[in-house]
Amino acid sequence: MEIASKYNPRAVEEKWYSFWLEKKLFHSEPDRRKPYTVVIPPPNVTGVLHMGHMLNNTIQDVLVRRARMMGKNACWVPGTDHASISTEAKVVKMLAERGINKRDLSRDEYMKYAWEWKEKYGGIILNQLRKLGASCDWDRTAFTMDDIRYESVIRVFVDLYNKGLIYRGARMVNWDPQALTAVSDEEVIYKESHGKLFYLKYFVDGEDKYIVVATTRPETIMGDTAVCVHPEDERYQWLKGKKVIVPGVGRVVPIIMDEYVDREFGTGALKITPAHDINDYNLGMKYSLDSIDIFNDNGTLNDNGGKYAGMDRFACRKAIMKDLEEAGLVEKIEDYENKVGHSERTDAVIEPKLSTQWFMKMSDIAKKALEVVEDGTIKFHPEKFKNTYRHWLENIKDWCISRQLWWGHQIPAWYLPEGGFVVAENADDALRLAKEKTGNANLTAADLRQDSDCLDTWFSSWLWPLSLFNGILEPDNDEIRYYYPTADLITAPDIIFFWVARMIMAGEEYAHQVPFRNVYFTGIVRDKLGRKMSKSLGNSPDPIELINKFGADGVRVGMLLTAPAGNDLPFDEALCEQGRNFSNKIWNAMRLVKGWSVDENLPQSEENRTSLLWFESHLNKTLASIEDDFSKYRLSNALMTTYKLVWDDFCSWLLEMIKPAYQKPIDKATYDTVIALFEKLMCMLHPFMPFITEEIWHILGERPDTESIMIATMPKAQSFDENIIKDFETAKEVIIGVRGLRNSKGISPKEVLHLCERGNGGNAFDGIIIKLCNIDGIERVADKVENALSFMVGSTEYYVPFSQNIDKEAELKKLEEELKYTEGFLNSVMKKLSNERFVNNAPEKVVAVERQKQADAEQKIAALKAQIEALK
RNA sequence: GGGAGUUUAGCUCAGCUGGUUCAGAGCACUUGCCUUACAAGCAAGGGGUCAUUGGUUCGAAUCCAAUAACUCCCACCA
Repeated sequence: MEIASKYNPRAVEEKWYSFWLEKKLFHSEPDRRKPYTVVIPPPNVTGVLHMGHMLNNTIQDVLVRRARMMGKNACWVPGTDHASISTEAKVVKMLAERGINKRDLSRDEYMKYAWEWKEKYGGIILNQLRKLGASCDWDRTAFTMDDIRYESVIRVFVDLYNKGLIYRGARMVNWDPQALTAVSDEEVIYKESHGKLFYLKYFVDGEDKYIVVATTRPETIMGDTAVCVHPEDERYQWLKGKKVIVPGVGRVVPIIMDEYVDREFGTGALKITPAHDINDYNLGMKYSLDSIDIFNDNGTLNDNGGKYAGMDRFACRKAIMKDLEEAGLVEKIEDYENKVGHSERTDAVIEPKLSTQWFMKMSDIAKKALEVVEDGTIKFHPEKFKNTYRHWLENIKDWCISRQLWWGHQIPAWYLPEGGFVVAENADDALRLAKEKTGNANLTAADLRQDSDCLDTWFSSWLWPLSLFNGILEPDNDEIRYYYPTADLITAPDIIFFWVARMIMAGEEYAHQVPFRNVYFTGIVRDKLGRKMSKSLGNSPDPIELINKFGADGVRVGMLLTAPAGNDLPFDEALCEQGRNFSNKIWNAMRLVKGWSVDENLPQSEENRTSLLWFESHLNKTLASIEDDFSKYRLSNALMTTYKLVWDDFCSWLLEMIKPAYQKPIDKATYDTVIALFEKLMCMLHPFMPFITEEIWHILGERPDTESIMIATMPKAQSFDENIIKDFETAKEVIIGVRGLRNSKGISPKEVLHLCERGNGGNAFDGIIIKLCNIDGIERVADKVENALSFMVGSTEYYVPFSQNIDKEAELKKLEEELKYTEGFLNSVMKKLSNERFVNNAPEKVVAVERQKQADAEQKIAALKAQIEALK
């Protein structure tokens, strides 16, 4: 049967993925084996796969598949996140397109649409992961808003409230005027932006003098209730106790003096708008200033905005400045660079806003979370993220957990008719508590009004490792006991605070144990120009197209080859191409081996036996190094090492060494061993390239469809013979030497040559040298050989007699250059050795090495001189 | 403003506790090959003052200090 010379991934991938599903090979149940648990960082339910997911999930799959082959009970739990804000934004937009306004819908009606949307788009991303080969236990697929997860969130909220860790209060929060909700500090992204600094004149009440105040936000003057200067600022002492008139507004406000003001900035005078700036708010509290809120929730001016009411904040800025300039109240306008907070999800400019929200106290719980990372119970890879983590936890502020959205877990607080509220897991409990609290036994459910807000998305994802195994509702169930704590968490560093830190807190609080042992931080996938891949830039390739083009295995290899932990990954399609080429290489190695005919009666040659012994030793040595790489989470290293083992050592060397002559059979012992080695390599490669390895493993072993490489045993490093590896290294150099001569002299590979080695060495690989160099034999000679091309390996001379004209000049030049270099080298060694301080201070071993270098160099120089003599 | 990190070949990166892993790998590049597994390939090559400057040391890519450039995180400077 003819096998195509090009590997075709598509059919193979589809075939094996459904095979794995059918055989339930991804599924895990607790048993006697050791567990290896990984929980997926749940992607947004309405999201589509991007390159970051590709990298992240490839890494997880590599670790999970490897653990499974190492005999562990691997369980990789998939799921999606309801992503409160971004999903709500998408649903609202979808409704708007259908001419429906969210405000016209009841909560129930709205949620119906939202769930429909979720059902329609929710599966996409998980299906895309299947194309990548992800070996998730799909039976366990969870959603942060499914029943168990929803109830877990509510249970935790009530519990934390009862413990006094959750409270409700009026604070200055980050308001997203587009999503119409508060967001946490972590959800505010500060971006450098060029704006203007406006210098405005505030006239002193009743006088003709004025003070100039610099501001970036002139539209907020409607809310000004004071102007503040530094108490020791000599320029403004005359203002003490006076009042000024807010330009264009006419309101008379006091001058206050506080050391908060930076005298160097602007004019040293600061306008105070307590309702719209956190610092101003603090000063407002300190000096009992009025707080005038001038904005509506959507960022337009409210009735306090006077003639600007209804105008958007940025339009208002322009309008006000125009009016002020016309009124002569603007001194100057400067360009100014500053950082402006944007909403992580909607990118809207964040408006500081005073509002009543739910908060979680963080200081105590943070301490425990810091401890377990500091003492190494949880390890970060790379370790540098410990610093970031520590810094955040040491300066942590309370977490604003309420969101003015519907898509999420509704806050389980019920307000009482006469004020106050109760917190309970359900409406019945709430009613009972309400009756107790008010002493009013006649209350009915209709008297209570549940808080309409929902919780921050991260308030559900922080429970993920616990809630996946139902560890919140049933803290001592079999699954949580078996699978928790999970082994490795693979995630991007940008959610270290949002997610990683908080999961650690939840673990401590609800399981009294860490949620995972290791955190592997991936890098950020960037384009060739170093830009972060993003939808708006349009610089992110479509992962599914990449898979179609290069095969899932090829793309996986491409992602991993250059992705050391914590380092950004400059993505280049060429890497996937390299991965695809590698697939093809493996495919063709299989074609070669399967093309051999086996002769049961043919005895195994000494050359074949030695070749296989060499490769087995080399394989074991390499395995040890790969195991070391994995223990340090150096996946790209492990992959590159395996890649070279397969391509260079197995294909380019071993297969060439044992390859029978054209149309000649191979002996059975060699054939069987090669197949076994090939299979071992496929096992080693399987975690990286699951599809092609399964395909080849089946072809090589002619296995029934009941078996799978997925559950084959991962080869383990065994002892190896260092000598045979060394001998082969020498043989390799001889082979490369001869090939080099052919290459530089233009001698065809088909022309049979003769090789002389000066000395009476003899190497176990002589037969291999003869085969791979196309020479008629190796002759040991005592003396230099005339009329020959020459090269050296170490200090041994080799000659290839060559009848045609030898370019003596060129040969001489080459030899003399080498002689010169070696003499220089010897010189430097001698210099070291003649340095008494070196000989006295350096360890004996190091000195011995130098002496050996000296001896070798001297021998080589002698040999080179002899060769030069021979030529002359 | 505070903190962390990076700087080694054209590109992306290894290089651990200073000395035979010491100047490496992959890709790219050059040359020659359509050799009966593979041109998505084979063979052979070229290529680096280890950012700069000092210091420690018998010895520094490696340790220390300063400088420069870049990256990231955190922080309420209008």
